[in-house]
Amino acid sequence: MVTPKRKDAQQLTELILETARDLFTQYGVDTVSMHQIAKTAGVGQATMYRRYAQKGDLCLELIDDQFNRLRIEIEAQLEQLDGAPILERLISVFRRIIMFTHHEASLLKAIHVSLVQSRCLNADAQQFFCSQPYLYLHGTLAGLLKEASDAGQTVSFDPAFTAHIMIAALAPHTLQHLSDRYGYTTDDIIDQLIRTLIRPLFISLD
Amino acid sequence: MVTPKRKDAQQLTELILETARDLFTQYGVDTVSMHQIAKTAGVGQATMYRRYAQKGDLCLELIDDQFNRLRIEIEAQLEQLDGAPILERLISVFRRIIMFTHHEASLLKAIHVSLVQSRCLNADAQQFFCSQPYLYLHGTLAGLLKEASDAGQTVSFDPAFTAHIMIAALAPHTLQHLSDRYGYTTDDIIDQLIRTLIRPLFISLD
DNA sequence: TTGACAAACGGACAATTGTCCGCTATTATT
DNA sequence: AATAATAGCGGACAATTGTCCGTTTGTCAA
Repeated sequence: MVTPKRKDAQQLTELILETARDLFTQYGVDTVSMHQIAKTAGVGQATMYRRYAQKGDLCLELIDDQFNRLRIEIEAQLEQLDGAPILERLISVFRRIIMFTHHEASLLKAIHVSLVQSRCLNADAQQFFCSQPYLYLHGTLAGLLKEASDAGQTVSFDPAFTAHIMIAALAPHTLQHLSDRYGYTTDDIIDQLIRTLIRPLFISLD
Repeated sequence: MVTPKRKDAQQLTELILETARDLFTQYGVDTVSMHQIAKTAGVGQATMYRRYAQKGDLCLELIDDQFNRLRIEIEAQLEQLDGAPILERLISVFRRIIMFTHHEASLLKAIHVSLVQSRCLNADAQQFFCSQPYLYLHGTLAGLLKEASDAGQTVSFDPAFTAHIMIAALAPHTLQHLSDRYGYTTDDIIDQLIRTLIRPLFISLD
């Protein structure tokens, strides 16, 4: 059978992504419209929507590189801390995640709003919770929490449930509000979050 | 000076609210459009937008009664528990808030998405965090947390900060995901949240 | 080459959100 | 009562999101 592919398909994808990146940088993620991206890139609406059904999908693609870097860092750190106390490893990973969330706040906000709305017809599954980044972060956190729980060093809790809650607590809107409105620095936020969400789970060994 | 008021202004407001309530009940909050509400109510677009600039504002108004009831319940409960240990009061309030959030999930989701987007020009202030319900919940939680902290019964943390984080952790999307996808009941969710977010803050007095 | 066929482009179109402006209704003033 | 003045109604209009369909592009077979 025939399996035709446009030879410029991949180039169009990159053109769209590059245009979006530029426009986002210049005007801010919120104010740039899908139409504007297509028009600027010189492609049809459908050509873009066929690749990215929503702005959130496009943002996910744009953040993909950063996210892979985060993944690699987390894995390197876990390898380096192999054998260290679970509390220390958990804090290390948590810190990285918060830094990433706070740093990529504008893209993450757009992703969150877009994918949580689920205006698509398959409203049965919340796309946000099925996205690869969410699943990876949840899996990693839940794994560490389970290890701590199994080791008997913590109070009794459900690791998977708690991982969901922790990610919810890191909502980019909230973190941004805390820094914009109250002036908390990233380090303040990291410190307080660890102090509030992580350490108290561990039974003090005094 | 002249201060003319249409005598039917209040009636129109109630007509809009009633129409919205009916349509939301019948078709679901997500699928009903502002245009549809105006058309069904038989009023112009601007007549509705002048009252409620976004769907989130309309939802806020619709939930207002329920929210006032929550407030009264919380205050009654705090009065009744006057003198009880702070941990007990905190858990009691927290439980009420979670029940409310889970029960009103569909309206709260719409409010959250709408007010967090802040497509309005005054994007300087996140409307969601300035809404009366948010401020009340935050104030109440922060007050109780501060009391616990001052009494020296807890680990060291910032009450206001922690109250923000706790509310973020109760994001309706997340709670709904937990019940839809994993089958947690409201009671499961309440139990786990208290176990994860509240109790660990308190130093065990053994 | 040439013809057939499908993947995929692009612009037109529909739906929703949000704004603007001419007109109506109401009330204070005379 | 008649008039003036303005709050506020309502529909038309603009912008954005998302879809559909006629047309183009490239591959395979003869």
